[in-house]
Amino acid sequence: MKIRTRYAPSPTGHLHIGGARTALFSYLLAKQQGGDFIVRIEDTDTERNVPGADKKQMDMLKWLGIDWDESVDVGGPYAPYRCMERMDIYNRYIDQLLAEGKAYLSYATQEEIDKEREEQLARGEAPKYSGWDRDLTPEQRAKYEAEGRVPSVRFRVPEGQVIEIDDAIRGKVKFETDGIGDFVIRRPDGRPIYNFAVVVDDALMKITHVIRGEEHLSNTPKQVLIYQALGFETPQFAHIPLILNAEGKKMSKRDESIIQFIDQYKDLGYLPEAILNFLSLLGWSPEGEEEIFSKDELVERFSLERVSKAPAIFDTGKLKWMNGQYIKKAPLERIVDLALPYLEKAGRITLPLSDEQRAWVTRVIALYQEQLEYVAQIVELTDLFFQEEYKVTEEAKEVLSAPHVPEVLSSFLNKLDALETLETDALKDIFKQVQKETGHKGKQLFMPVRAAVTGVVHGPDLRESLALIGLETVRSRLQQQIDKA
RNA sequence: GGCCCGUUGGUGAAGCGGUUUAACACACUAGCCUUUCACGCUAGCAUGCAGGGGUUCGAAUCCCCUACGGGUCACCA
Repeated sequence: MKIRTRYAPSPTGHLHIGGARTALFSYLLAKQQGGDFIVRIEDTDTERNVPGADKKQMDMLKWLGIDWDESVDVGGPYAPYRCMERMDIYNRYIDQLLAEGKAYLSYATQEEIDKEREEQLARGEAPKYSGWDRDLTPEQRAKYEAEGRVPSVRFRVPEGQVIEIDDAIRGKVKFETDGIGDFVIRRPDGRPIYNFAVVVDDALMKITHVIRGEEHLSNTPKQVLIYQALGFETPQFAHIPLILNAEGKKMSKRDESIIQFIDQYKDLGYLPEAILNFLSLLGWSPEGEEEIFSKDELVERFSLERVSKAPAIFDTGKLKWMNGQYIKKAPLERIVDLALPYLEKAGRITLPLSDEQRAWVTRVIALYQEQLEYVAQIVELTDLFFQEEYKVTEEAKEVLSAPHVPEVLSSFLNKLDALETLETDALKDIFKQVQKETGHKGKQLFMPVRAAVTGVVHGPDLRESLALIGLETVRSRLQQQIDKA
């Protein structure tokens, strides 16, 4: 049988790292087995829906390299793929449950439900819907209707049963139905509740593997009950561990210790391959010793068997490191394309660039490619190449205060007289000449020039830096430091 | 509170009863490379697998209890 997996986000916000990872695992499993991956939009909570959020989330999925075989945009044999467009389908099955007595009209008001719940809690009992209106007489119903109450539909949970779930990751997990109260499957206004809609959708869409976060494990017995009531075959469940922050706590939406949304990573200049790779390691571990994998390699290696039961901790430092690995390996031109917008936004450059300008910027960026963790860092890193006024740090001043410095600087400046432009190769000879002339070499030779021209004692390759700063500026800064001495 | 799930170093995480002297990676420390920074390379970094019992010739690996952490009990998904 062909494997079919799905990712079913609710369009209430941005694509979260947890959602992206669930989508990724589902995608990997399907692709590995030559199956289909479906994206379905779970939009029954209309109050929380954010217009356009589904499109944005799907765009981010695509950006990560996760594409789908069926969904709202490309259609498919089981369309529609948006819950709110499937109302007729849900109602058909709800009518069936109602007719069979497996569900009932519940007239309880929100106030009554809340009150019951509070009382149970106060008594130290487990909150559970009592089912007091399970078996109303036609007269009682008529009375409530006359009061203007509009009923919801509740699922009649059978008593004394044990539901056993055979989870691909957690093994056999048992739940007693006595711990589950009759739960709402359709709101008074007709919209279905998640637990009902997923079951109908997954069953009808022939989903074979339901992969989702562990927070859904406790929901599963309810869903299994619905599968059984409707005569559907249950899929293989796989509950993947939660993603926790560095303190081992669940991430709240407001948790600022971690960047939680995929588009934020995109905005900072993270590479999608790196994010995908990092996400794959959240709760899953490969068999060998490497951990840098392309999407194709992940498709090949992924397995549910190697998904951990323990929660995964989101290690920001490791993500940065991994992204840096991908930046180092990426073609320079790609990094340049990514970096340009940050430089423009910072007012460093104006787009579009002339060929000459682009060539220069490319060389500047090249200097930092190997140390970038994410592309937005390029602005701070390249600071010294865009400053008209330059500051000389204390460390640099100390270097410049050495007695041999004026001699080295003057000698170096003299060698520049004959030049029209400053080229990296030519500088090699110039340094040699200065060395010969002054007798200073190594650190004694390079540091004064670096400190004088850049104002700092650390930085990328000196010759290339000088060439990029340009003859004019180099001359004036050398002169400036010689005059001070 | 009931029901479920989890617990290996500074961090992520391998490990599925016997060459485990507990992989590998991140971080950190030291050294090498280098004018410097970064990159890269080399080395170091858990006498112990939450604690306590048990099973076994043998346990991080199986069982039980305790502690701690988490999930869930919605007309949210």
